[in-house]
Amino acid sequence: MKPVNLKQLAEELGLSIATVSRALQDSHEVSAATKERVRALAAELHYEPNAYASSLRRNQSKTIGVVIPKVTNHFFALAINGIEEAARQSGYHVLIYLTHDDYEREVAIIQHLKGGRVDGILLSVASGTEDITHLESLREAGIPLVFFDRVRAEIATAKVTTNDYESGRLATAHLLAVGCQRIAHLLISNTLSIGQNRHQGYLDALAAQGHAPDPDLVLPGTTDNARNVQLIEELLRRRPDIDGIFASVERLAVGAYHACHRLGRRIPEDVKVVGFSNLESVSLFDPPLTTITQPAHDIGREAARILLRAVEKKRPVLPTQSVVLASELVPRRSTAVAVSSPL
Amino acid sequence: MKPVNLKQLAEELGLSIATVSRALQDSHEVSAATKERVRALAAELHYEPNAYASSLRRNQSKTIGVVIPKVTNHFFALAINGIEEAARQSGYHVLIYLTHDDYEREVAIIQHLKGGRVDGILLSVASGTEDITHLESLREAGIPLVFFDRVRAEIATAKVTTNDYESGRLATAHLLAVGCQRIAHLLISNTLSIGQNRHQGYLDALAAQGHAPDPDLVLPGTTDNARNVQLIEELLRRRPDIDGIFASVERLAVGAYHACHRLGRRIPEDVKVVGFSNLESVSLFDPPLTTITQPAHDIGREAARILLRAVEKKRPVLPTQSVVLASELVPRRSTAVAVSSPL
DNA sequence: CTGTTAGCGCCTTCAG
DNA sequence: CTGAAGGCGCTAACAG
Repeated sequence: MKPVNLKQLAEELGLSIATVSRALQDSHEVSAATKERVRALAAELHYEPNAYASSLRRNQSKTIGVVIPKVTNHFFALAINGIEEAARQSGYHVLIYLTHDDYEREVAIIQHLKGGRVDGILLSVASGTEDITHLESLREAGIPLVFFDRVRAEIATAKVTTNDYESGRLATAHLLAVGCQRIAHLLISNTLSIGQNRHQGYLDALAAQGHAPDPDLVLPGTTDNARNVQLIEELLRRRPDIDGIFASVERLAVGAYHACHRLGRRIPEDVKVVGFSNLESVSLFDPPLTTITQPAHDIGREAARILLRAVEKKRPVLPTQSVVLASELVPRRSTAVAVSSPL
Repeated sequence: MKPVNLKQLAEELGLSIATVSRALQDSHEVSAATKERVRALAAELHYEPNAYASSLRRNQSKTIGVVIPKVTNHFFALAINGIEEAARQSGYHVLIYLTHDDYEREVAIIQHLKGGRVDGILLSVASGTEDITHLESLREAGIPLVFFDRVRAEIATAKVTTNDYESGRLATAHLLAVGCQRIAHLLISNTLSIGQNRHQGYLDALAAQGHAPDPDLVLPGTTDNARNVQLIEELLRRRPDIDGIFASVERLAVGAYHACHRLGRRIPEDVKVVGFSNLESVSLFDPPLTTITQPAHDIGREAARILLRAVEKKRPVLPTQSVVLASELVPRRSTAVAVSSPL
């Protein structure tokens, strides 16, 4: 069954295609009566304009592309949620592409997207990406780009990220405030800016209280979770004076949780742990971890809004501006389990 | 900067647009020499065919639409992962739409999708959906539809779901096999088919071993997690003979975990718990829960493959077939924590 | 207010 | 093997 098109509507109504088109767009230069007639028939026949013909003609797809490393990371799932919300409100569609942190794939996706399939791109850089000429080429292709979460400073465009530095500082300051003297920092090993910024926040919070930085307390994690637990365990054994842990990423927070368990160190009595986490379930741990939750939904929505604003205004290219949202320090506790909060 | 098109390539090469088009498609009726020339220039100028012009002409978008209630549920995130994988392998693009379990929104999305924007649709029905005429209308619009996870039996098309009955049966049989005599079933209270099927599996597994069903051991959960923990606690107090728990959904499994904790009942020594869960982090609980993991990734990929097969073969409409994948019973244990597996 | 005309970029007969 | 021509469905001048 072929879908109905303007031509059919026009013939049926004894009007020209142009008039029908205008009526459907509620143009001011068509009589109310004809508009009504047209709309009635369109509704009756379930007319739906062909998106591609329209896109071809107007040279705009009403679609944005979202390129992320993975969707199974809860942060990105939440971000997509925010993106979809903003897109829908503006009548835009959302194409999803997963890089799986593979550079080659990221390049291929970007190249493909230059075929006009999208009006703009939201991207969180793959961790394996070094060379960024593929991203730079988007500028000359006239496709607006907005980074979120994992950004590349070299590209002059809008970037929306968690306030990593401030989060690291707050988490550490919090641990100091509740009496910790030796605070370890578990960080991700790669060179992503988020790790560095969080670490700087950690260092500055310590310095602000007159604590000298101790490199021995800083543990770079690996991609192997089991190995991480071992490393953390070793650290805790080597340094029994550690009474606070700040974990830069979720899986390290969980690793710290287990390492403490295995060593019989109680949380929060013996060791207080604060970690980044976006997973609800982590709050159900017993004892619960004190977590820093990234405003993932807001980040996604904000990034999408910035992008859409540029797209709508017919590509007035995006100014180099970095938008940073504060993250919230949340003392998560299971609502059901009667334990004292670690805070 | 306008993107290059066939016309520009043709002029530059002194060829006709038709020849260039054919060369780029590796048509057999064009000399190897010209093909090479064309390809070289195309690569040099970073030519990328306009997706919309192509779609309009060929009447196919190389895009599938995925309509799901939410993306922040880990099951759906995993499913999208599988869908994207299958789509990419076939050179298809993935449009994401979230209904947030809102019927109106589902209808609006489907209506919009009839504009030819997608070649096929993968859908997991919104829980609020009763009337399904919008889904039926897809048939006459010639857009293939495949259900996954949340299906509607009335629509004659392919459906891909978890094998709920078998999972419930297996989980219960497992508890019986490890010596449980009184097995409680925590189930979701709504009327979704998944709950009923899992419960039937539970009942049949009990019957197979000569156990009479005991309604007092069946606890319908609420949407309030804290309340659920209370209810489970009451149940365990009232029935101290309970030595096994089968939880139909993730949050009830977590609830059972906490209830046991509060009552000082050890897992798995006093009570063995098996629950559905898709979250990795749940496996990190200590003691770990024995979980049944839905093959979400596989479900998504399989659903996408079925859809794409139909789409590729130029819409030979999908036969009414229900594809069910077995779920796997996985004794999850933290790789790092030295506890005996509950199995 | 309505109709005619001319493409958007690409693919695909039909002629050479 | 290559070129010329027509049209996918829609929109946007330009006329009336």
